[in-house]
Amino acid sequence: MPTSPAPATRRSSLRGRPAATTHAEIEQAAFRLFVTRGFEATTLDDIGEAIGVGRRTITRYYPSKNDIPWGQFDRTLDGFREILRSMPADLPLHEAVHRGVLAFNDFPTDASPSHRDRMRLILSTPALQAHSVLRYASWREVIAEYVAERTDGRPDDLLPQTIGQVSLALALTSYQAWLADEDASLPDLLDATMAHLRTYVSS
Amino acid sequence: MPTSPAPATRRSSLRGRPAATTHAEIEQAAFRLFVTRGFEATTLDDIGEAIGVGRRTITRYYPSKNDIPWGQFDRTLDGFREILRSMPADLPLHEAVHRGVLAFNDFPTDASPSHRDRMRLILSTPALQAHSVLRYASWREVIAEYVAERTDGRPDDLLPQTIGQVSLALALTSYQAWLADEDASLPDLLDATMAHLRTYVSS
DNA sequence: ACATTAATGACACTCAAGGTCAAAAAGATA
DNA sequence: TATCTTTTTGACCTTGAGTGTCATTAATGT
Repeated sequence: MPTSPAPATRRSSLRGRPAATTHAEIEQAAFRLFVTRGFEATTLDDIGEAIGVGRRTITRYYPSKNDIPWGQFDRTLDGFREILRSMPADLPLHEAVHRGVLAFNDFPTDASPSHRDRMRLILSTPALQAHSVLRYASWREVIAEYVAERTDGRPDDLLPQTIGQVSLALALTSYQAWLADEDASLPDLLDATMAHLRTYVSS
Repeated sequence: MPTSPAPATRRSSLRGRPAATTHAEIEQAAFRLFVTRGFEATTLDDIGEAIGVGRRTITRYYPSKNDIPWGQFDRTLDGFREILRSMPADLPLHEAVHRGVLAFNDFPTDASPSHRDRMRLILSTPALQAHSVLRYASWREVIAEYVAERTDGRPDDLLPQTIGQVSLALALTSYQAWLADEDASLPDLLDATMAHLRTYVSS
């Protein structure tokens, strides 16, 4: 479930007053405060003050406080689509999806904030856990679209929807375990949850 | 994912000022407003006015506006635990869990508001979709506990967590399809998603 | 210089959530 | 009957998120 670091915000035109901040600046300042004071205890005013910008400016860059920790998640979904599209068509469906999820979660380790820190914050803060379902829906939809294409169906058919939901279930379980164990490998955990599932349904 | 209608609130003592309302009264008045005006457009003041009670009283009965549509969900989880415990031990694990989920979702149809209306509201309102993850976590935990017991493990081991998440995934997919099709049978859909999963992982 | 453009900052408003405390309304007791 | 005790309510207040409005600022273009 990687998220891109927010890119330097490009001006829509060269005219006009220059932007006072960027998505990335807000995200990083906010993240520092979230980690030190806690998410709930950090107000939008705090974040604004940290980067010398008004609260109203923050809310123009991000639709809600809950959206800040996810950064520019939506952009990475296009990459996910690409990955799935490039899977060999002769691969069994579950194998293709599984490899797609693995590839999607194989990302550079130099992000800021680190992927692990980001996911720890998201998965351990109730308000963010809740808000994240809305992001997960788009992620599931990418899988559902791929499954629909491979099975000559529509994305909202029962099979694609099931696979989307189940794939998310496996990913979330793996992430949870990854965060709980400092030495764990995320790819190994994704393999493990999939293996557990296979023995479970065919025992 | 049935929820109990809120029971008539029992006074903790016979002394003291009598309660001006009940959980059930709030829930039903709120539900009417949610369905007619929409969830977001209904304020706590509106609900209070509808039953002749202050806004502050509403927030004493329910911890948040988001919690009202779920009613007394937590109570039904004890029933779920019971159901799973009573499953024959010689049944294959996935069979036992599946039958447990089926039994949990086989409930009387005379609830108010109806189970279908309630789930439609919850699953089609973004704020409620998000808030519901916190409820789902307890539901998953019931399954994880059962799986842990049957496999001589702990509830937070990888297998029980995986099965909990996957079972929720199947249930949610089934509910989504149930709401989309007026004539659909929820038990049939639960069977169908499970069947899809089995063919998926062993193809 | 002056017009144009685009973002910011100040201000106002609504609503959810939650803290505090006096008042209300019942039973219990003398 | 009058008073005490208990419990809930309702009024009031504060904080913070989210959103609309509009003048101001700071750049480019003419």
